Amino acid sequence: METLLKVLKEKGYKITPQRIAIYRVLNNTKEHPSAEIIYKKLEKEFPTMSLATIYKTLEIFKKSGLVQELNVGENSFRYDANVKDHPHIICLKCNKVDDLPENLFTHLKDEVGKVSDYKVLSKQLYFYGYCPVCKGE
Amino acid sequence: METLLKVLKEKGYKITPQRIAIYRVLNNTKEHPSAEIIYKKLEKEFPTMSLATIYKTLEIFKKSGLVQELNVGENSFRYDANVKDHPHIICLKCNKVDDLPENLFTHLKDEVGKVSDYKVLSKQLYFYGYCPVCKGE
DNA sequence: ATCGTTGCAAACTATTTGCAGTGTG
DNA sequence: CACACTGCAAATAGTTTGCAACGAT
Repeated sequence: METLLKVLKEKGYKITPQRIAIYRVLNNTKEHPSAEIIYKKLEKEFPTMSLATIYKTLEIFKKSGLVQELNVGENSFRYDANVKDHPHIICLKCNKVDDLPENLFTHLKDEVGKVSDYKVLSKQLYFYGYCPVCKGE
Repeated sequence: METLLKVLKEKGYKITPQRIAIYRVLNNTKEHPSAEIIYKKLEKEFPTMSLATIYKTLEIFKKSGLVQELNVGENSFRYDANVKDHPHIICLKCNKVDDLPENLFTHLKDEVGKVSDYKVLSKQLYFYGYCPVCKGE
């Protein structure tokens, strides 16, 4: 949370209650929420806040490296306050998005750099399947 | 292309010139086009075909395992007639989407199955960087 | 006091749906 | 010749934009 304040100040963005609240939601959940879900979580606390504010804030957070944007295959983005390059796993039934440990995959970026002529900067690894709850059903 | 005819017949879908053309576009390109791009490529040949037809057709192709849908991070899907689980690399400047060889990553699905309690069915691996043309600029 | 930020409404984009007419099997 | 498919137009969903009022520094 100190990170948020520091980074916003550094980049010349103002610190507002809405931005703090949005960051808090992202930081206190493992759910990888969409803009809509963040909006719903905050509507009691900020009844007048609009979705546009969420989107504008997430845009700033992205540019500042405070969150990363995930594309799990729905037609909406999800957001993660953990900005480290780590893989995700998505349940095809309940659409839950979980983290996977990073360490198994740290070497991949370099390997890709070796086999392609691209300059590789980042990666997004998504695995799809059934989560422990759904696989039993 | 025989694949297309066979699969459509098997699943009880009708064979129409539009479906053949859409599959042909996907099969003859390495570009991983979006619905919009397929539409543009076919508008001279099929001036009356609508985007809705493209979407409906891609939906059928997806369900039949004839194409896979990619989510490279733009706000639109891209489609690939190569339905094998293979990784992609995306240029952050020109948005080109290239294939990467599959072999480097074949073991990952099993490894994920070992470290998580999910039943892993498929994966999408996206690497981001600059392509050979753009990295020089 | 200034200038970035908010909140509303409207615009926009990708995709989906309803339905009447059409054409494949 | 039935029923799935097409094409159009309208609906929907996620996201973005314009702008006047607001509020942090």
